[in-house]
Amino acid sequence: MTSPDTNPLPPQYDAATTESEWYPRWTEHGVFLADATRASSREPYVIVMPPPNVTAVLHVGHGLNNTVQDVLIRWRRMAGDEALWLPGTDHAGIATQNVVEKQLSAEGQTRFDVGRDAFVTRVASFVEQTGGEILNQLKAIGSSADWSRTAYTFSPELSVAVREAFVRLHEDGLVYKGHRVIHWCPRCGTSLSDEEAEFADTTGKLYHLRYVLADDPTQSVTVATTRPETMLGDVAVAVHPDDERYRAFVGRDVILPLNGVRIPVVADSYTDPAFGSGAVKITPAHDPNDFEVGKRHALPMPVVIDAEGVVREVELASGRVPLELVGLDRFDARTKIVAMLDAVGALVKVEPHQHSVRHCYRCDTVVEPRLSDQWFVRMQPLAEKALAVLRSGELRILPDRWEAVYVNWLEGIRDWNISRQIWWGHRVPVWYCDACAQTPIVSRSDVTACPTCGGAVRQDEDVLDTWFSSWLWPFSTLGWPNTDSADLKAFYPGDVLVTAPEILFFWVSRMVMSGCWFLGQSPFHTVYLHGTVRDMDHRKMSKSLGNGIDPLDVVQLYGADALRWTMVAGLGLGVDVMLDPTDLDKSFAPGRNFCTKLWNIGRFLLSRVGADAVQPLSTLPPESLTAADAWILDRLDVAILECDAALGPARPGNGRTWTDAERGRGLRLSEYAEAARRFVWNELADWYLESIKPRLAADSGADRDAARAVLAHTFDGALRLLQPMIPFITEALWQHLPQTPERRPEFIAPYFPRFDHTLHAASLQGS
RNA sequence: GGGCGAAUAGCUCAGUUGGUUAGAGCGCCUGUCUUACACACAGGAAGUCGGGGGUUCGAAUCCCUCUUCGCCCACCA
Repeated sequence: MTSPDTNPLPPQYDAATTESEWYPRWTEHGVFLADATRASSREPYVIVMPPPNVTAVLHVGHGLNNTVQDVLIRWRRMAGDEALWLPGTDHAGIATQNVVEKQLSAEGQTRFDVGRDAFVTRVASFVEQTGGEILNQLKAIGSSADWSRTAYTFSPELSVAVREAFVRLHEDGLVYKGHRVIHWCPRCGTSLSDEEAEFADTTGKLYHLRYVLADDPTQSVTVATTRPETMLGDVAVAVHPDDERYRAFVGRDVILPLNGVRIPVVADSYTDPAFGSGAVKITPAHDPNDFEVGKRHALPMPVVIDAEGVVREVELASGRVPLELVGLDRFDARTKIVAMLDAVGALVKVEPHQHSVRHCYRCDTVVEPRLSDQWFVRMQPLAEKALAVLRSGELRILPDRWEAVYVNWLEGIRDWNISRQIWWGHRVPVWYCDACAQTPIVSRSDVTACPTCGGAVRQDEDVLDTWFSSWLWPFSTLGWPNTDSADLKAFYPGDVLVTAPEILFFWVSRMVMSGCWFLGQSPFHTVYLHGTVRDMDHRKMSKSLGNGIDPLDVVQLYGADALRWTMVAGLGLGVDVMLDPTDLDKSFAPGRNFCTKLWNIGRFLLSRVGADAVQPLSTLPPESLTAADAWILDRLDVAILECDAALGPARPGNGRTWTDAERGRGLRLSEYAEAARRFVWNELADWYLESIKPRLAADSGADRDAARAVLAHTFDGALRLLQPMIPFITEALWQHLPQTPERRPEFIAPYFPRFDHTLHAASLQGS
């Protein structure tokens, strides 16, 4: 118990001082800590923070995402739940490796010059120095995460979970090594999953090439391609089996221009007779569809473009690449090949062509389809479980239109390529024995000798997709695979996942799948997908466009609460937030103005109420309340109900699955803000405060005491209502509220009991 | 090629199951520095609810269609 702060409030709200004063006090007193032992007597409410990349710097998107989470967590903490907000960072395999590779490049080196072990050491020390800085920045906007639990996807603990997941999926028959055409980034030097190879609409060219028949040079077939350089690796021309035009060609050979290789014409229903000439060149090593055709017809699969995207005879390609093309970058080779084809009369025509080209999501390089060996997870069994929990109502997604997107993706799920040919990440836990050529050893612990022959073993060179660790986040952070972990028992499954739609497939769907597979329950009952922060031209804010807003600038100018309020007030469900990076004054006026107004309300109200103790409402003689008093107390009740309704229900009413009636409700943050604003500004300040000025002006008396009691009670309620959105200013004001006999906890949060509407109803009835 | 979303005041958006004069913030106009607040107060202007058709006693709200934006997915040779 503490005494109220009786110092007069300064005329201006000093955000910087308030924030630097209160945040450390909250953390010193463990206000943000969650305790598994308390979760038996209180409802747990759990949010796991989407772990930012270790190399990330706070941008306004993080600000929005984490403000939403903080509002929800503080709301539930205020309501008496055992609220856990679990923070951490992601080692971000490719992204982080790229950053360090750039540093090396500035020193004139590549990672290969440095060597694997030294490179990994260097990345690790880089991460140690700069990684996680973003978590400190999150504190500056008031994030009330349980920092004592800060996790990291590449920590020893989480690495255990990663291995466990890999080995268990292998035991379940879901992890396998596949030889097929995958997406390859020649710049990053690694394979990518389907999700990591992003489509970009492009105006390219469609090149029509003429291949002459080997047994009759007067006849030819024309094939169309957007990537003429791959013709060096062609092994067939495919036509549709029912296509009359080519019936006579099937089974005969054509001759590839430039390298003179003879390839057959095959019939395959993959070919669409209506596209182009109805004949398609088949390059099995450099196109996923052609790969399937090649398998069906048992065709060779020569590789003519190497891992760096350079044209040369890589594998089974002897005699296929003319000398003058060897060593050319794939795009230079394209230009030269087109010219060479034209020179020999093999180029029929070139047309502009609209299509989508896949790009690396980390460096935007055009992805090269490439034949290689990779580890895959067979996803369909996992997807079925993830679909089931959505259909049963164990899981919901808001806004609900995303549920269709989720379902569509899971129903058409494809196997997940989880191996990456980079160095920064969890090494694939598979060992090989060259001596006895045993089947690969998949192991939870490091293998040092072959269990069969005792000979030397070598570990798989690849590392795992960074998402293979983040998809375990909701339980790897709670102690899994130790199922006896008190945290796991108390806090799994969690409640809400807050993120942007961009990573619905990358992360959200996969977390649901892993949670269902490994623990039998969806890791959360609600996915809340918020909008994107955009500028006035509706462009996504980004560093490269230079249209970003640094949340820390906003904190410095107007305070964390003004930043938070502006974002929450503007956050309709699933709606993008528009802010003008060139006019911060205007963009953040709603938050700044509201904080100033609240401060002035508090200053005036507290000066009139004075420092003397006030009577609790319940002990006031009912007849001492005026109609205005009853009205504002009723309005407070309504405001609390409205705010609660805007945010809740916090969890399914039956504790397990959403009913149809509940399913779309809650998480309307802008409605929460608006209801609270209307009450505080329009009802409490504009109306009630004005109306009772004469009563407060009296020196003493029962009427003044009643007004003081109502005012203190109402403002107390208002501050508690607002605290989740604007924690600093509400705490600073709350500390000045005069004493009542029954309450004086250290902080406005979290020791208050649940909002109790019946209290107000009772006091009104008594009046 | 498939799917989804949006179109309401100058701007950004609310309008939950169709029901009295369509709301908020910012901006704008007119006053007011009234000892809590000019980041404020009092008052005000402002919308053929994208176009067309339909259902209905009644539609921003339901149905059809068109237009314009935006997003997602796809083995777009």
